[in-house]
Amino acid sequence: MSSAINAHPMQAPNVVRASHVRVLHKGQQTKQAIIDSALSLATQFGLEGLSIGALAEATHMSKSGVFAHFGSREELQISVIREYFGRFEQEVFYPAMQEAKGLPRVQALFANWIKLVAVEIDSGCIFISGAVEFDDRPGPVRDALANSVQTWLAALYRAVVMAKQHGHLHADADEQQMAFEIHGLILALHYEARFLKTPGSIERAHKGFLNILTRYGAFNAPTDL
Amino acid sequence: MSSAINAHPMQAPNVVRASHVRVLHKGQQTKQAIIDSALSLATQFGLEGLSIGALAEATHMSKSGVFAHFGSREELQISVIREYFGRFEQEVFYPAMQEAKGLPRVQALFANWIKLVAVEIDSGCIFISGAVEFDDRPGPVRDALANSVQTWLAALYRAVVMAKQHGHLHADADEQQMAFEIHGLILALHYEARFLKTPGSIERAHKGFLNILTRYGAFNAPTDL
DNA sequence: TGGAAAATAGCACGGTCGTTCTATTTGCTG
DNA sequence: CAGCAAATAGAACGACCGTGCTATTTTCCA
Repeated sequence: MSSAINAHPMQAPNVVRASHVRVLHKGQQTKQAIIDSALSLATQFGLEGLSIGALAEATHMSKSGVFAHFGSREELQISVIREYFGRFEQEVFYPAMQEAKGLPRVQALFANWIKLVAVEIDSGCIFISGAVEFDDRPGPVRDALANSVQTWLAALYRAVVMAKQHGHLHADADEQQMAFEIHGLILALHYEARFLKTPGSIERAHKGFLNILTRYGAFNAPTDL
Repeated sequence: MSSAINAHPMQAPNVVRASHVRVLHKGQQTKQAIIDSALSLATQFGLEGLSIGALAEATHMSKSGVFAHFGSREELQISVIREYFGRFEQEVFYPAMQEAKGLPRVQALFANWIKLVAVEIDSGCIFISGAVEFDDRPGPVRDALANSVQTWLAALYRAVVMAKQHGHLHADADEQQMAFEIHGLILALHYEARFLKTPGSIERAHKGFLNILTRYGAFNAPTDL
């Protein structure tokens, strides 16, 4: 029931993933298949663009057959968010946790993040598209989405705090500020590469990250601690 | 037919604005009223969330009465984009053009931009929400939106280039890179303030801008030229 | 292997959507 | 003021939406 890997949970509710493969009955299998398909639809057309009819067609099922697994469209959307969060954990968070605390881990988090967004230039990112779809629409879907994003940003923030604690950053570095600026780079990358199709955006995001590290003292001798 | 103020056109098609007020017949008046209402609906619910039925109700008209002014929903959406672009020009671009070329103008552009986005924390920004709605949806609406944004970003870029030419920035400053990072700050502000409701985001965006200016040498003695 | 339970299909409902067609009303001008 | 044109309304269309209800099929276990 808890987050997938107990060593370093990103600290948010997560769904049971396919462990002990044959324990799942038929229903759970097809439900997972539906969620997979729903996620790929949602990344392309947004969570609001995800319709049960289209999903039924994509999975070669009837509308009601799909619907029965979730009970409501909102629950379907929430399932998609949970699935995306889990994949985000697997591809971005956990691998970076293998790096040493401090600057290496911060760098790994950003590198993995940017790697994921680079792939999503073609497919879309639910954390970004969902934010503008639900920024004015209260409810459980918005809550699930905001919680997921907050959990991830908090994890990034913690890594920055540790980098400063290890003397890898200036002693007066503002960790919230640094996380904010990093977030901006990712958003600019997604915007300019995916929407405007500006070439060279990935390199600019990387360059911007180096600028931020420099600004916060990552490439000077550790000043204290 | 061309952009509102001939002194410094932002270089994109724009709509005739209310000049010679009484030249407009009744139809043009109500059309403008419809567009105004449509813009406020679109900022809140997105360009895709803008429906003719809701718009008719908001303007106390019949659906067909509204529809007749545009001929299609796409044309309505494009009209909204043009209207937003015009307001963006008025509130962000033109006032900053009164500042001296170079760093002062760049600072004014950013200050006005952030001032607008600060207001839009409550209402929403079409340039941002529209980007994720239409990043995968080709067509005239996407084209109009992308053109508007490109025009604005190009104007920002030109201001940065001039700042460097005037020796207000390091001689080796990468103007595209700087514009990219500034764009990121605005996007992070919109995301964190509007969606996550993180307090202090406006201050962080301002602080981030100062960091960028420092990084690109705005606060050193002009090195050359 | 039979029979309960779970999974899926089929169909219909009320609602909203963009759009079209045809009246009716309004505004402008000769 | 008449009359024409522009502006607006009204009703209907086909399509898609989420959801509920009732069969039918499939799966699993005693």
